[in-house]
Formats: sequence, C-alpha cells, structure tokens
Amino acid sequence: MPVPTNRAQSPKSREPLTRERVLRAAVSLADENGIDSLTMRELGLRLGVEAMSLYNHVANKDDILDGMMDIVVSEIDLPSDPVDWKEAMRRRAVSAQSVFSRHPWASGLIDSRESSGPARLHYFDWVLGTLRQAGFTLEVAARAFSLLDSYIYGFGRQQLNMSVDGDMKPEEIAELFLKAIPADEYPFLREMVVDYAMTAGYDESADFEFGLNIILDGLERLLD
Amino acid sequence: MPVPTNRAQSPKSREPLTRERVLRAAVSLADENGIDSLTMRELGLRLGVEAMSLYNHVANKDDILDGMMDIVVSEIDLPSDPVDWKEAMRRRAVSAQSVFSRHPWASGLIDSRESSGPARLHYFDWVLGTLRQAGFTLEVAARAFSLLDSYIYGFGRQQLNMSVDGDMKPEEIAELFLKAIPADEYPFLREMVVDYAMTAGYDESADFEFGLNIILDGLERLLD
DNA sequence: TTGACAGACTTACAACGTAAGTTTATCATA
DNA sequence: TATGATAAACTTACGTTGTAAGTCTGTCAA
Repeated sequence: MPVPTNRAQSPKSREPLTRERVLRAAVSLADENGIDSLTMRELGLRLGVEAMSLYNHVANKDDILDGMMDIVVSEIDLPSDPVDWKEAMRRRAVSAQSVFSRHPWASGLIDSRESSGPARLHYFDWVLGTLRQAGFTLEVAARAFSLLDSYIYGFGRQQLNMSVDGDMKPEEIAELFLKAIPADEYPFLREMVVDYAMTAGYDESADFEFGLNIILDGLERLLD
Repeated sequence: MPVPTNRAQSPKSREPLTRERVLRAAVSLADENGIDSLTMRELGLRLGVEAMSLYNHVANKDDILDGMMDIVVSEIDLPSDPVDWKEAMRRRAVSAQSVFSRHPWASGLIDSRESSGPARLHYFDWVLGTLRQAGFTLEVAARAFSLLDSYIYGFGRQQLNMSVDGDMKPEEIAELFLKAIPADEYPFLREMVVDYAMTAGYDESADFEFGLNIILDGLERLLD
C-alpha cells in the first residue's frame, strides 16, 4: 500500500544506492573511460548522486578498488568438472586472460590491493587445491601458483602497454617508430617492429597460450 | 678568477641542479619512502629547491617517471660475453629480478610508461637479438620475449604485494590470517599459509628461478 | 503525530601537478 | 668596468583530487 505512492519522483536513478551498485558502476566507468577517470565525483555523477553520498555505502576509494577487483576475479571461470589439473589450469588461465582483456585496468591494479575479498580468496583456494590434488608438493604448488599468476598478470600489463596506440594501423606504428627511433642502432628491434607491421594479424590469445603451454608442460614434467 | 668568490654561499646543494640529479633523487626517494611519496614538492625539498624549479630540467612528472624507469633498466645486466643464449637469458632475467627487488616500485610502473628511453630500447634490442641469433624465428622470439618479461614483471609485482606485511614474522602473518579469514572455507589456502609460517626461510630468488628454469627449458625445446 | 535514523546533501580543506609571471645570478660583449 | 641577455631559481595561483564535518530530508515505528 505505501509503496506505489512515492513512485516516479524522478525518472532516473530511483533504485536505491547500494554498495553493489556503486561497485558495478565503478567497474563500467573504468572499463569505458580508463581507471584514471574513476573519481568519486565522476562516479557519483554516473549514479545521479553527489560524491559524498557514496561514502554511505563504501568506506573510501580503496574500498571501491578492492571491491572492483573482487568483481573482476569473480568473473574468472574456475572449472568444477572433474577434468585433469592441466586442463583445469589451462581453462582458468585462459579465462583470466580474457577477463583482464575485458577489464584492462584490473591487471594493473591487482598488486596494489592488499586486502582480498571472498572471490579472490576462493580463487586462491581453488588454484592451490587443484595443484595439491594433482600431486604437487606444497612448495611446488606455491611456486607453480606464483609462476602461473605472474605470467597471467604480467601478460595483461604488457597488453595494456601496447594498446595505448591500439587504435592505429600497424603500418602507422612502424612508421612512427622508424621516425622516432634511430633504427640502425637497434637492428633487432627494428626488424621486429617492421615485421609486425607486415604481418596483419596479431592474435593476443595465441600469444598468451604460447607461454601458457610452455609453463603447463614444464609443470607436468615435475610430476614424474 | 671569478669562481672562488661566490663559493660557500650556502653549505648545501651548491652543485648545480640537472636532469640527472633530479632523476637520481627521484629514484632514491621512491626507494626509501615508496612511489606515493614521490611528489614534486617532496622531491624539491630533497634537492633544496622549490617544486617549480624542477620544471627547468624535466618536462613534467611523467617525464620524471620515464627517466626513472630508464635508470632502473640501465641497471639490468646484459651479458656481452659469448655465452649461449640460455645462459645469457638466465643472467639478465636474474639481474632484472634483483633490480626490481631493489626498486620495488619499478615493476609496478613499467607498463604505465609509454615512451622508452635509450636504456630501455637497448634492452629490447639486446633481448631480441640474443633470441634471434640463437635461431628462434621472429614470431617465436617475440613470444619468448613476451613470456619472459611477463614473468619477470609479474613476479616483481607479486613480491611487492607480499612485502606489504614484510616486517612481521611469518607466524604473526599466519595468526593474523587465521583470525581474519574463515579458514575452514579455504582449506588449501589455510594449508599454504600455515605451512609457510612453519618454514622459516622463504627464498625469493629460488622461487623466481624455479619459474625461470621452466620457461627457459621450454623455450630450448622449441629449437630442436 | 512524533521523533529517530538512514541516507542524501553542502561546505570546506589539504595535497597534488603545473601554468604564469617575477626575481636573481652568471657571463659575454661594449 | 658597465650592460644587458639568458638561464634558472623563486612566488603565486588554479583546478582537481579524496574525504572530514556538519546539515537536511524522507521514511517508518511507536
């Protein structure tokens, strides 16, 4: 009975503000305009609210960043099928890479977060559990985890780096490079840039899986 | 003749300000107090100068960060002996890891820099050249480079993450973890933390070389 | 009807990077 | 020795950031 009376006060943003809504808006703002454009005022604007109102639902900006990371990590697929450890690891690594590709700011943020939310903890536990149950010792499991995730995050950041000029043609990049750099001092770098300009398609996933295969094969060899 | 008269005006900071001196001070400030404490005013303070005076020698703060990265990269040892590619790669990777350990902020900064200084370009060229001359195709060389450096940077960032609580004993960390986290929900994570609390020594280099060996061995296999 | 309270709002501040303009020290030339 | 150009320091000021502090308002139980 009391509900319908105060409907439609304002056409927009009448669903109540919640921590969840704040975090989701923060993620999409960062996705669209980059992490630098994520300011409290801008985020408030997007939610139809003043910046300070956000503090009723989150502790501070760090809390927002933590929450965003947990959302991102929760998007990583952790296979629950009874597949072997190698396939499971491959799937979650590929999934992580694609998640970081969707949220480019996340790979650059992951280390600055000291506190982990539930999704991140579950992720840790799943990876370690999969490795331990595959027969890896505690020490090797720890190191394998470190190796895999160092690669995943590091790869994400390198892509981030390259995609700065991502909206121009490869040929243009090469030309720009040759103009800016004394190419004869760096013959191999020159070769690489010019060649990459020639080859039309750069396949990010294939690049990632190249390294992933080497790592997984190497780990497998340790089990014998 | 005119020189000695105006000596000893002020006891400190009478050597002239230069870009070199600014960058070096910035590196040591970041080393000592963390990258967040690197502000123009703080940096000026350390050099006995107002913040705005720095702009006579650097373009802006981004320019400083670029310059800092180039200093750091120049500290990475690139073996010039005629050793085989694998040994050369191993040495430079280990050197890079120790450099990033000395300058923890650097691994977190490397991707935000879009423009590369001469040291970084030389580094690129050396790595690519070493791989190409070892017989790797252009494509594999590019991917091997990406794999190695993703790992190196990613590893550095994970260490950064862990060292936040680096000044407390492992037992304390474990205890703190068990208090903060519902450990029975995360049995493998629990196992790992508690076990790491038991084992006294955590050897960062050994951890790094574990992954490095897997990567180098895997690359070697591609040459046959 | 009231009065408590959650959740919005406004105001204000310190710290940041840096644009703009001003002062001062150095040094070649008259 | 005097002058005047130039480099490099300085002061001031502005817009943007996160957020502390305090105020207003709409909802709902008593």
